[in-house]
Amino acid sequence: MADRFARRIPEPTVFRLPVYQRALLALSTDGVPTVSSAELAEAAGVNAAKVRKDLSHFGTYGTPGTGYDVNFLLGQIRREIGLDREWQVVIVGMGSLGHALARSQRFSTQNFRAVALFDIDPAKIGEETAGLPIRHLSELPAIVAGISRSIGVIATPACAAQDVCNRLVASGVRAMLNFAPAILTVPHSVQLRQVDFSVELQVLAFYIAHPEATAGPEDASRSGL
Amino acid sequence: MADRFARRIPEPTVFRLPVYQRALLALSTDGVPTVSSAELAEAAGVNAAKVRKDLSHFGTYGTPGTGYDVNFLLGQIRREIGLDREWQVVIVGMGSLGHALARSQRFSTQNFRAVALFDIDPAKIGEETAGLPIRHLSELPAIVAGISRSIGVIATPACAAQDVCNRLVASGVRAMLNFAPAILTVPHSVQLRQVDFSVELQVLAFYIAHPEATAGPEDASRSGL
DNA sequence: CATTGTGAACGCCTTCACAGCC
DNA sequence: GGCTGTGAAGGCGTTCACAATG
Repeated sequence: MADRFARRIPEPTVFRLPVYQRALLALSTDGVPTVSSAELAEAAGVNAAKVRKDLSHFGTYGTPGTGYDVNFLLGQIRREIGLDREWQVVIVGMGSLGHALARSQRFSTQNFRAVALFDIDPAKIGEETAGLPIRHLSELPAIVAGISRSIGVIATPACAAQDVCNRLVASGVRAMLNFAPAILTVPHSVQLRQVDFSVELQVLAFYIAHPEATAGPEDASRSGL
Repeated sequence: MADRFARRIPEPTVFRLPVYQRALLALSTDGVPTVSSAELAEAAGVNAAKVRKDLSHFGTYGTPGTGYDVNFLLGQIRREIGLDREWQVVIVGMGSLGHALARSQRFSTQNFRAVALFDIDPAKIGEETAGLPIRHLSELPAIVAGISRSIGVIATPACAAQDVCNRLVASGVRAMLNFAPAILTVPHSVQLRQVDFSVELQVLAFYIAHPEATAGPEDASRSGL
């Protein structure tokens, strides 16, 4: 169904969109004109039925017998994700992770741009990273006030995360990515995602410790054996 | 059922184990003797039924009318995850992200220890970070050979990720965490997890761009994958 | 009487399989 | 013939609700 409205997109589908987008970007760069669902599936590490079902949530983009026009589909997906507009990222907590994120080059190609960096350590204020000055956290409201599509990134220690989160919410930030190992509480109207290095390591440890539990249907991760 | 064997743990349950573990660690530190499933659920950002069902996969650890003994449950979960033994982490790709990961302090408390750092840039070889020298990637097999429970971390650019991945696999590493924005292929016997900053930002962007699609049942206020 | 452990119902995503179209 | 879009079937995790228990 290609109904522009009334759709509810399954969360797993939303997670795969960026992966399709990246795969299509590579195909487009290589000048490939069309892809079949099977080819795109392989590039994204999923199966073909999933690709077709996922895309069908947004529209009828393919041509039976041919596949999908790479550039057209790429444009559609980028528009769906919202990558046709620029997103402004503010990073709070300029430890080594904050610095690494600020320097990350993945912003530009995807229309994400780091626009402000914050910390509370007086020794860091004024320092410049990636062409941006590090400001004191107290300046956050004033800076964020002038931003339309902002995303907050929390790269502080766990103990400061909820406070920083609250300040971001109070300043009007509606989406946040939290790297601190803490469970945060936000209003329903705010999007929050968690990225946790330690949790990932523990999941890996679990599966090594329990080879028999090794999770089920592998779309990707194949090859030898 | 508390059957020690023959269990297949749902993947979502595995992902929540580290979160329970962290919450219990905090409770234990605070000297709290027991928790109910409802309390633990709140701390972990999930609901009580999920906590009980999750724990029931591993054993009968609770006491009706009382709840769970914090220290006992903590010990059981840490043992299940495999945190009762030390895991040795090797990091490949010492850009700013690699450095940040190497300096991360979350290792120690969770029995993960960075033991070797690699890169291919001659200018970086020999440099020291977090008390460890940066070695050339060619030394990887020799170093890893002497390690029992190793986890590989890939923090290279996307174009190098699959090559590094192959080298890690060839060296006997059975679990890897990939930060590069690339879909990797590994043998079934190898655990692979993906952490992707860009994908997370895009998911956030999607949900802001589609408030009506804002995903479903929030336990507390979500954390993510 | 508060709280656990769990079978059963439910809902949702995945996978199948095929009609329809190029 | 090749491939998409999709209803239907299947699989699996979540939630419910309650008997069992200290």
